[in-house]
Amino acid sequence: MNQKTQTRDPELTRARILDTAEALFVEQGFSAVKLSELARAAEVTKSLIHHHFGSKEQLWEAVKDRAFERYFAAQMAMLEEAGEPDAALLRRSVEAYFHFLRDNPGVVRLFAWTHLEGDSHCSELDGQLVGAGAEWVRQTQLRGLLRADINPTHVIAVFVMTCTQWFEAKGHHQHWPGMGSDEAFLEDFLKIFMEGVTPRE
Amino acid sequence: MNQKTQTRDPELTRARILDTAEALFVEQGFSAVKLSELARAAEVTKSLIHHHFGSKEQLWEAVKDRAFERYFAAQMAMLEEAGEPDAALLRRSVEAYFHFLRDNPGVVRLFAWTHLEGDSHCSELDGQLVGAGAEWVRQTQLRGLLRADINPTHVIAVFVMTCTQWFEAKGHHQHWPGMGSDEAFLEDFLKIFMEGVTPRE
DNA sequence: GCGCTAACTGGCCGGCCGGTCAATTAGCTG
DNA sequence: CAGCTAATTGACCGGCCGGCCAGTTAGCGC
Repeated sequence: MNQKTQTRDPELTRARILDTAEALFVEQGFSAVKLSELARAAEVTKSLIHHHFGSKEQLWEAVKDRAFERYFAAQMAMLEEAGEPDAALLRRSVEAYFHFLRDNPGVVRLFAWTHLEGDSHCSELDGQLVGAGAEWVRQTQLRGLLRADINPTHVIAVFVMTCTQWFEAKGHHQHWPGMGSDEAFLEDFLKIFMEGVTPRE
Repeated sequence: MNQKTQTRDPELTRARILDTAEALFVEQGFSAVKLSELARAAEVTKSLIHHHFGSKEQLWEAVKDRAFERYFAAQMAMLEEAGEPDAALLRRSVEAYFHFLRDNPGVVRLFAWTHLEGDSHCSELDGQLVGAGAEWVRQTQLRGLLRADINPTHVIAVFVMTCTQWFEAKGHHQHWPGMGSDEAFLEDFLKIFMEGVTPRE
C-alpha cells in the first residue's frame, strides 16, 4: 500500500506544524520563537505555515486551543469517573491531578506563558472545571466529611496551585537543599492538605 | 541650589534605564521588549543603553540581579527578626511572605519569566533562604510544636509555592467562580496549612 | 583655563524578522 | 484525460531589530 505515501498530505502537514510549534512555544514562549526556526524544525517552508495558519499569532492561538482542549477533556474525564464523594476521593483527585501534570509538562509551561501574557481566554472553560470541583467539595462538606469552614473553591485552588507551581518552577526549586522527589513531595503535601481539610473529630 | 541640576548624571541615568527596563521586562518578558521602545520610555538614546549595559542580554541580567538582591535582602531581614520558634511564628511567616508578594507584584512576574527561561542563577541564593527556613522548621519539630513526619523543606515549599502561584496566576484564577479576595484566600489557606502541620494531640 | 575622561548623541548598518506573491504541481472529480 | 482546487515552493520585500561608531560635550582634576 501507500509505500510512496502521498507527497502531499495537508492534515499531516498541519499536524506536524502544530506539533513542532507547540514544542517550540512551550520551550521558548511566543515572542522568542522565529518562524524560520519553526519551518526548519518542522521540515516545511515558511510560506506553508502562513498558508495553513495565516500568521504567527493565529498559529499561537491554534496551539493554545488544541492544548487546552486536550487538558479540558482529560480533566472532565477525571471528574466524571469520580465516585462517592468522601475524603479518600479528594486525595485520589489530588494524586490524579499531580500525575497528570507530571506526565504533561508541556501543558504546564504553556499555561505559564499564557498566564504571563495575561491571556484570560482559557479561564472560562477552566472556571467550569473549578466550579464543578468546588460543588463536589461543598457536597462533601455538607455530609460532614470535610471541614465546612473553608470556601470550597479555595480548597480546589490550594491543591491546584501547589501542583501547578511544583512543576512550573521545578527547575528552580529542585536545587533547594533537602527537596525530595515528585512522589515524596506529593506525599508530604497530602499529609498537610488532607489533615487540614478533614474535620476535627 | 542645583536648580539647573546636572545635565549629566550617570548614576541617575543608569537607574532610570534599570527602572524602566524592569517595568518592561516584568510586563512583557525578555524577548518581547524592544530596545527602541525602552529607550523611548526611559527618555534615553538607544546608544546610551549600550554604553551603560553593553547589550540587551547584559541589561536583563542587571535587572534580574538587582531585583533578586532586593528580594533576598527583604527575606533575610524577615528571617532575622523572627523570634521564638513555635507554630504562631510559622503562621506569621506565611502571612509576611504572602504580603510581601502582594506588595511586590513585579518580583513575582520577574521570577516567573526567569523560571520559564530555565535560569537557575538565583536558585543558589534562594536555596540559602529555604535552607534556613527548613532548619527553623526542623528545630520546631524537635520541640514537638510541629508534626515531625514531614520533610521540613517541603513545609517551606508548600507555603512558598502556594503564595507564589496565587499571585503569579492571579489574572487566570481571579475569574474562577467563588474565588475570594487575597485576604480571604490567605485565611483559608492558613486554616488548611496550620491544621496540617500541627501535631495530633 | 586646559585637557582628559566618560557621558551622551545621531546616523548608520547588516541581518533577519514576519509576511506576500506568482508560479508549480499533486490529487481529486467527472 | 481534462480541469479545477489547494498544497507547496522559492524568490522577494519593507521594516525594524540589536548593535556600532565617529563625533560632541559636560564635568572634573590640575
